[in-house]
Amino acid sequence: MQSSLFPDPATDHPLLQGLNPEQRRAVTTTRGPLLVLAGAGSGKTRVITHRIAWLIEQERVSPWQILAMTFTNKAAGEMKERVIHTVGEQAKDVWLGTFHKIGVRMLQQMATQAGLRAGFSIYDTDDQVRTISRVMKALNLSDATYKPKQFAQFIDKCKNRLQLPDDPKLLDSVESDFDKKAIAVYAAYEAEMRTADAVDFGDLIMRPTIVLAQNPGLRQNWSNRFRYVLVDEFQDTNAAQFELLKLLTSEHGNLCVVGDDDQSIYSWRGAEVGNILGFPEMFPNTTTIKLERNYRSTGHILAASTAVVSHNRNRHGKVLWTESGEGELLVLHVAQNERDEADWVARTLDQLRTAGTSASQMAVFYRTNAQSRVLEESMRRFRLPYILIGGQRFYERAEVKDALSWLRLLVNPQDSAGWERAIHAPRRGIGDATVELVAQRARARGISLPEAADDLLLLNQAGRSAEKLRTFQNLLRGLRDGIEGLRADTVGAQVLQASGLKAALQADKDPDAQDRLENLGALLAAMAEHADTADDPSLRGFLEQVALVADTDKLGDGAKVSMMTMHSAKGLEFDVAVVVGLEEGILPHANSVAESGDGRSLEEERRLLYVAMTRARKRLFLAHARSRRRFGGPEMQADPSRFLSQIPEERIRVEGGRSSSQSWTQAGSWSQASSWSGSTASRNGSWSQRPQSPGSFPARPRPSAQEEPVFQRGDPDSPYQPGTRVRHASFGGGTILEADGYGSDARLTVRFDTVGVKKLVARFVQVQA
DNA sequence: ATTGCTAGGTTTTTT
DNA sequence: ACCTAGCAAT
Repeated sequence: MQSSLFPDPATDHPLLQGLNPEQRRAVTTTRGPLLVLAGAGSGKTRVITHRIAWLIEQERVSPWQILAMTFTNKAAGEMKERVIHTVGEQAKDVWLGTFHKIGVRMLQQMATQAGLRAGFSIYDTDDQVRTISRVMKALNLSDATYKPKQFAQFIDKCKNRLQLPDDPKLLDSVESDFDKKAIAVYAAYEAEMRTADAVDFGDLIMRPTIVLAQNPGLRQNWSNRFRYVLVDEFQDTNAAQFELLKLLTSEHGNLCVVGDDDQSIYSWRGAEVGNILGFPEMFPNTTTIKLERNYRSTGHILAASTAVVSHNRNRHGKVLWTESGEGELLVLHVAQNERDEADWVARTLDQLRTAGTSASQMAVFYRTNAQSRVLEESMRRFRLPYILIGGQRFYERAEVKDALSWLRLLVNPQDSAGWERAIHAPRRGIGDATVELVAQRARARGISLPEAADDLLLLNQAGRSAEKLRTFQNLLRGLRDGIEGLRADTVGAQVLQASGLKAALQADKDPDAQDRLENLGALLAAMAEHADTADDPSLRGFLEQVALVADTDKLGDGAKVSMMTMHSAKGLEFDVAVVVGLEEGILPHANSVAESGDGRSLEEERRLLYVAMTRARKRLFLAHARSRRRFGGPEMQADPSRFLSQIPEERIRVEGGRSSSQSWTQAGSWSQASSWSGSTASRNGSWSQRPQSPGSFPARPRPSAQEEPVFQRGDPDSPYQPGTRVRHASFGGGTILEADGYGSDARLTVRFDTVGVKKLVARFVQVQA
């Protein structure tokens, strides 16, 4: 929209300076439903922050009437900072946070209606699983037929869809023994959660949504309070979140959602791409704006990633373009094995650093956290500073969780999961027998574990360990009484002292004990920082933050290479990005290839690669290894990812791939003899060609050839070695015991995890890379 | 009740 | 290779 032709006083507004016409429209279209399809690197965050600023400055909306939802704390923090920078301190009143954080705040304000007390606990996945185990025991389901985790997943799924255990639709959908039992577990679990005054992650969305849905007055109040609602990463919302948004905007319809269907990578967590694909149908008078100009990446990077994702059928379809130059070609490195790959990553990044790129502008992305270990070793060997994002989290360490369970018990005396943990931390001569006694009492009376413990003590039925139990309960009560008005970190220090956690670690001869002690020190430091800086400096506020914040927000401090999974990469950008492990079985992950043959999970894997690739501004490196060790087992051959062949050859340079290892040469493997060994694309035009069909690179690879690798090799090279993990369509996963014969006709003896030993022909199983 | 050992599972991704 | 739950030994 040329401003000269359509003079608009608002065009000159400083907030619109430097925005392109589409971005301006997205900022200034404040009324009604708005869908912004924002391609990777199209200035999405800029649009959102300017839009908030626009609402406040131009349209005179009070900051507290604006609600902005994000998925990660990182995104929320960045956004808040930028809005504050633009409109000043008043921006602090904008409700800006993750869905879960907003959910907590809503629940706190509607605690009564939600049947909760003010100090309710937020259970993490671990607490959830433990609670389910306890429930399973009560229902006599704790044989090994189903694992607590399976039920946990089931419950999450229900909550993502707003289905309570008595939901008629849920009851109708029972198809299997598992479903039936899962619903029973779900119902008992919910009852248990109520006694403990606890909610899980799913509840943080589901509960406020249900309260609003069932309470028209409240719904009106909340919807009138937030006149403008914005959502980032909308492609990752689930059904419950969308419903919450509808309720919150029911009075005015001012809902602005921003997202990119090509970056939808959380369907396994209940996200519905349909929310963004079907948004205009859901809100008939939706304005749709596409942001297709990419400001981030070079031409080669953009073209390569676009080519990959365009193989997906289920998408809106955008055409990203850029005015920046083509830049450097992508580089694909073919490594011998994972260690070789990791060394190459470190060497490459080291060279770039020497050439002047700051390590803080470099990132390495992988599919699974397990891949990080080798990379770490190489980074250390090359003395490259790095920071691991995600993975083993500080707040998930045993000693930290122990301390946190005490703290939780102080805020919420009914916290059963916390009690179950604290009673053994440190060991105090109370064993499983006593805990089981308490659990039975709790079950019988429908009360929490700590209540049941008091109950038993009162009745003198606490068994042999009664006195120890009494001491423990009194200790808790004493601590709780003494903390009124104290700083969170002061309370923390008292707890570490009084609980005996500190003393136990000091006395521990284990060489790791010192580290654990230091972790507890770090916990106190975090509490002190929280007490000094947070909006809600209370202990409760601290615990809430711990529950909702993964400590991945230390990005960019110090000159360190960031290493993370492709999932946590979303929303970030770096000058240099390296994507490793581009192999069948890893990306796409074996589980995504096997399950549900409709290709949806495969498309999600492709989007995952797309997200990773589009993080790069200037240089993009890809790598895969010819063989890889998994589970510490033997090195196993790995095929290059099918996605690699979808990158146009003229945008990428292949390097490495020449064997230095004797064993490889001797094995005479096909990859050795194939085009892979060249440093450039081979004559037939494809550097990812299977040797079985040389010279026939299909522009659109036939799906069958792509999905079903054919192995025609002899024994030494056969993928069907004893010990190899395989998957069968109906028998599930298993391990090869014996293999006889060649290729896909080989006769295998396989021990399946669930159905036992079977003999079958190789073509019916899939090798798990 | 606690410690220490072994077997078996684990590695998809996270708020 | 690593972690854990479950068992035996103390």
